[in-house]
Amino acid sequence: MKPVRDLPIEKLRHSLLDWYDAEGRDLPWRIRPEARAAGQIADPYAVWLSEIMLQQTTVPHATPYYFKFLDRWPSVHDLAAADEDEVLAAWAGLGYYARARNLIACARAVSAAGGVFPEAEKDLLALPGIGAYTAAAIRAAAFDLPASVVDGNVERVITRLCTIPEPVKTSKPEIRQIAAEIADPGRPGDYAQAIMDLGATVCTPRKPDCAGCPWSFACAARAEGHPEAYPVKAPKVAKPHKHAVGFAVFRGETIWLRKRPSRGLLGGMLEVPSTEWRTEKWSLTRARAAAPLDVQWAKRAIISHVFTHFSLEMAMWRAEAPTGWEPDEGGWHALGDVDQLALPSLMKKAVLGAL
DNA sequence: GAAGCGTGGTC
DNA sequence: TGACCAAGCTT
Repeated sequence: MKPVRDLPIEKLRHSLLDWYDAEGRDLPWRIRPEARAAGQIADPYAVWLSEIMLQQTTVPHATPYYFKFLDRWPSVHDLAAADEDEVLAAWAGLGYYARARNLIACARAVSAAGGVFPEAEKDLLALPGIGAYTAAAIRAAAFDLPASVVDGNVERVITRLCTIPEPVKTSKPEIRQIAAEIADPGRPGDYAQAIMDLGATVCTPRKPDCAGCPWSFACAARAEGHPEAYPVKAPKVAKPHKHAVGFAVFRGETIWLRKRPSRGLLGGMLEVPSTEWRTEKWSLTRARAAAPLDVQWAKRAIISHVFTHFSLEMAMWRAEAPTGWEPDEGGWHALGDVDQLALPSLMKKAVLGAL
């Protein structure tokens, strides 16, 4: 790791906080500086909930889920007592479903310990679903305790400020060191939100607003004239394209769905039965042989879906269940309930596409 | 420590 | 329109 750069720490802190006091966003889970200064205290449960939902997720996507969860489970005890399938159903559509499983596990651990979220970083890190970023964010936003948050926004801001020439994967320790050095121990909560807001609204991936940036005076990438060159991108690997045939079996106004294994892709969520997901296409003959029922299938929509590490094309076939036939696993679900079920987006598209 | 893990919006 | 992107964690 290179030696710490000669940065105008105090000036950076002050200009960022001045900017945040005037320009910072007002988000549902956030306490604005004037409210914090007036003694308003954050609800650690609400802060934690928002941070888990916001992991790799945009504010507009997460916000309705945040309100839905707070309304339905107002306290950590309520969430801890909830049925796991109901929580997964409420999470459906938000993605990264391990977060929901960890959310329940974390709520139960905190509830069992009296319902009080820990303040110490090591205690926060010991909870399921809480890593380095989230532990720091909870310390800062919920408890106003010293912490250095390093998320994608902060990584972008720091790599530009210091023109760090390697991909983030390589330079992460250096980024953390610089971020921690600048972090303001006087107003930790406001500072953490300020630096993330800076990345989200000013130091954006494309077309950053350097003219409106409180750190432009010190920014090396700005001086170079090409702030968008940072962070340096790692070469990306092509994602495979997979094929499957999905089997929608209806009985009147119900459809056969089953639960996926509790770990792994879409873990614990509902699915329509399907062939293996593989890179080779499926012939009609092979797909028919792999079907859960030997009936006359009708072809319906072809569903395209993109996951993090592969894309999938699922041809939907449908059939009416023969009288007396029952699935060996899973069960019948009313079509009118599709929005209340633990259906990931792919499977919701599959069900609707098979109609 | 590299790989696995979703989704929807944007340009 | 396909590539890129968004407040990461776990194994």
